[in-house]
Amino acid sequence: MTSPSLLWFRHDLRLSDHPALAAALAGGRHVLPVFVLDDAAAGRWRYGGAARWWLKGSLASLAADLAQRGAPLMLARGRAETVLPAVAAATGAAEVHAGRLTEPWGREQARRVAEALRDDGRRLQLHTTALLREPDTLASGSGRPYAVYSPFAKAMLAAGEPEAPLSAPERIPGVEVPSGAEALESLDLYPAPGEPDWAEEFGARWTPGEAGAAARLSKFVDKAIGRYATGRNLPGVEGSSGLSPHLRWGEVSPRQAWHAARSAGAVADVDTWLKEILWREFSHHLLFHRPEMPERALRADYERFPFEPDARLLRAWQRGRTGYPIVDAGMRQLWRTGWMHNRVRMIAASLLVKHLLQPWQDGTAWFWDTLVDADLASNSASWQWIAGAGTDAAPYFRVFNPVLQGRKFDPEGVYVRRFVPELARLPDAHLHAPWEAPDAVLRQAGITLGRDYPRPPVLPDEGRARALAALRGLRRRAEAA
DNA sequence: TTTTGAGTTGTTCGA
DNA sequence: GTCGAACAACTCAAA
Repeated sequence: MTSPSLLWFRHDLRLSDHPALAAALAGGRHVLPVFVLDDAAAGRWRYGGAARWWLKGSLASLAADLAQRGAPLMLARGRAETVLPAVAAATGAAEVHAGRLTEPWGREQARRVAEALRDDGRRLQLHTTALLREPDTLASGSGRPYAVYSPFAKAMLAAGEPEAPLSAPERIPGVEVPSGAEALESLDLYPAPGEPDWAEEFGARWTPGEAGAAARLSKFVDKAIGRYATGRNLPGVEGSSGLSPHLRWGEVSPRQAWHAARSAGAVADVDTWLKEILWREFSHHLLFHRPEMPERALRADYERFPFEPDARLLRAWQRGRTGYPIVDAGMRQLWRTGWMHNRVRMIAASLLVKHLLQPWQDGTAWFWDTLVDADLASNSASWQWIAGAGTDAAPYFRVFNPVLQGRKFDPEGVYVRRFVPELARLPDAHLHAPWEAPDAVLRQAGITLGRDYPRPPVLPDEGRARALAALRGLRRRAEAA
């Protein structure tokens, strides 16, 4: 019998459209699928709390799907460059197939695994499983990586439609799991011992795993994609695809999402959504070429932004107690459900950085720990964008006004009332700026500011002026230097 | 080669 | 009320 191969699952927890799985099975080989939880490799960017909740569900789903096709899923914990060569030796596998990551730690991890396998005369073969296209295969006319989204997206579109997705193999002949495997329950995922059950509402909202991803994708394509361009901006309406955590863990590939959207027909709004897929690609492109992106501003001058770190302000923002209803609703949605509407992410992030003058890295870290879709590339690129620190940053004068944004995108207060129930009885006209409501209106709504709901620490105009002055200051000093 | 125009997500101000 | 201009500097591609 020919030797079996290993399939090392990384950020591609699915069986359909999986080029590494297809390669592992080629020639009728038996396959041992393995997942390795390697927190030491990820270091600072080990999967956060909410992500670990998701990962546990996704691995359970993957194991069940594999079992149905004839293969086990081996779970292991430790350094991948130790675990994988040992498993390969125990099973006699000559080849290990896996998907590529753009995370700096993931690239280093793959390098070590390849080296360790090579020492034993075995081979790691990497495949494209998480992106439409590898970042090192695309360059601008100048030969440099794209630094601006629009030309990037244009180039991606000009390259033609992604190839059709692969279907899932009907049978995956497995091999026996060697010693060293962990049970899912012992993998240090969620809940960690001694932690309160902060994810109690997650299960009602999310279904981790490939089947859940497929169901959500087809529901979105059937129901909401036709009005996505406007619907996606209204947090009180189910206008988002809700696919972000599924894409993050690779339960659906971007290519599958792309083709499903194309099949919907309706033109304009489909393109709007496909551009979101391309934003994800662009973020990974940036992370690949600028590995410092999660920690440091891509614009050198931005490193001197005069932040005023304040633990109490940061805490108030994290807990949804800023005094700005649309922001507080978003932060509470995040805590309760592991997800925040995209429009509200922008408003909340802008407020933290520009009105509250807190370092964008603190916002990144909180999102990293609380989002089920926390993705190093998208999270850090988006925070840099909103902070004005990225290569393709929002213009410095683009400061979101949390009151205007609330009125514009949650005009009837559906979203705010859902997540900030203490404001539920405020009339629409005052819902997004309670501190401006007349005393009689507040009394009528049963609210005493400062007791039932906070006053904002800085008013919108004042915060805006302060942020613009700080951003202008960067430029003056850059010129003077 | 040089020049020109456009560029995810906003707000304010003045006509 | 509505509308257009202004608010940087820079990247990239097309003319």
